[in-house]
Amino acid sequence: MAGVQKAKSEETHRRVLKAAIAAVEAGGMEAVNIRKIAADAGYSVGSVYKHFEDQDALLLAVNSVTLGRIKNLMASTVETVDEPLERLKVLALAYLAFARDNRNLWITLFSHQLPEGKPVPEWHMQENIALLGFIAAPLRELEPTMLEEDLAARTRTAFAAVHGLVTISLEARFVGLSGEKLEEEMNFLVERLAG
Amino acid sequence: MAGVQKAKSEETHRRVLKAAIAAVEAGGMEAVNIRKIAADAGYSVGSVYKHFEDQDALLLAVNSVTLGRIKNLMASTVETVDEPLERLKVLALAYLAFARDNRNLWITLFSHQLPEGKPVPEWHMQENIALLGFIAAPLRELEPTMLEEDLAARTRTAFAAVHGLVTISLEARFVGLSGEKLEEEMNFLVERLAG
DNA sequence: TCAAAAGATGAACGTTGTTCACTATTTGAC
DNA sequence: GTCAAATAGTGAACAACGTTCATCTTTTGA
Repeated sequence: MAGVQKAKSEETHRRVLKAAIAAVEAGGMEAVNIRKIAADAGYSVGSVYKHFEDQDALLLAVNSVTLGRIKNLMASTVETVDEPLERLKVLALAYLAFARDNRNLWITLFSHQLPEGKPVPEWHMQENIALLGFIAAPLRELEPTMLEEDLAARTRTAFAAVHGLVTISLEARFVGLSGEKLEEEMNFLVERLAG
Repeated sequence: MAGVQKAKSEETHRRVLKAAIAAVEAGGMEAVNIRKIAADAGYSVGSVYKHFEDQDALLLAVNSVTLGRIKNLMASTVETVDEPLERLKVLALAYLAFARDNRNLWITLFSHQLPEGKPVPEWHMQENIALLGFIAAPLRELEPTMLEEDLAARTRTAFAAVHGLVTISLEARFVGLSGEKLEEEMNFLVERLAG
């Protein structure tokens, strides 16, 4: 496959994915309607299926882009701070800010469930796990003697705790903490866990 | 409405809800198929709609039962321990145990999203918020002088952090901590937050 | 006794995700 | 340049779903 076909294929893929991301941003996971996506991208339904196996695969691609954005945000955040504990704090606040500014993308990332029997693809698990590196590094600086195994567990715990605070604050079922108070609690959480 | 009609109405409601709970337990949120639920309960589709406004209302009812079970579990857990910090630990472990033992119910409870424009009903928010009382009490014992407002925030933070650890450990996208190590991390988390 | 009210039914409708037979375009060997 | 194979793109058709509603059956209470 060369030249024109490759370009066409890539553009279709790109435009379909772009339409799907826009749909999620506008109306959440439920807004990913294949007919609408196809129309928005300027193709027929059949073409969507030439590039994505099914709706789940399309949502997985959306989530992969979302994870990439989070990764970029974290990467540019860590550069700004030297001190490890402070770095963990700004990382947590950046994660929170992303969730608030990209509510639907964030919710879709974590609440889209693959049907039973379809395991999460290895490459997507790696994308998730990659985020943990940002947290593991400052934790290691703070605890140079900790066993690698314990550090891995502690890293997941720290991420999970921050993730939980973000989750609950976005949930409509709880009256969440808002604004400044939430950021105070985030700092408290990080300080207690890593300080 | 009296006698036979009331009994019939209540039994239908009960059997439909029971079938829905069984469906969620067996196959998660996606398994709540109205035709299947109706057949399992021994009624027609129309009867389901006489007792639940729509699928979301039915899932809300399932989640309400799930929350009740969690509340009962927590209520019987707090009775077993006097010391406040220890009580927080067993509460966290009980919450974790419930999620592990009732994976599909737990995931449905937290990942079922109402469509835009349909707010979570007040009574369901209260059911959620009621759980926080179990956490607020021991926290208050540990910090008798804390302002009520700060205690409320701290309570949400503690719940959120534990909730996050449970969430991540159940997620297929992360390689979660398993078994004993997870419980160690849970104890660490509670101790750091409340100790 | 009987008309009104409430319970129960299931065919029918609109909207989905998905498939596939089909046409149009591109490719590379000759 | 020719042309058959490969690839891109189409949209009607299907099955499964949530939901509605005209209809029938049972219960109620005056």
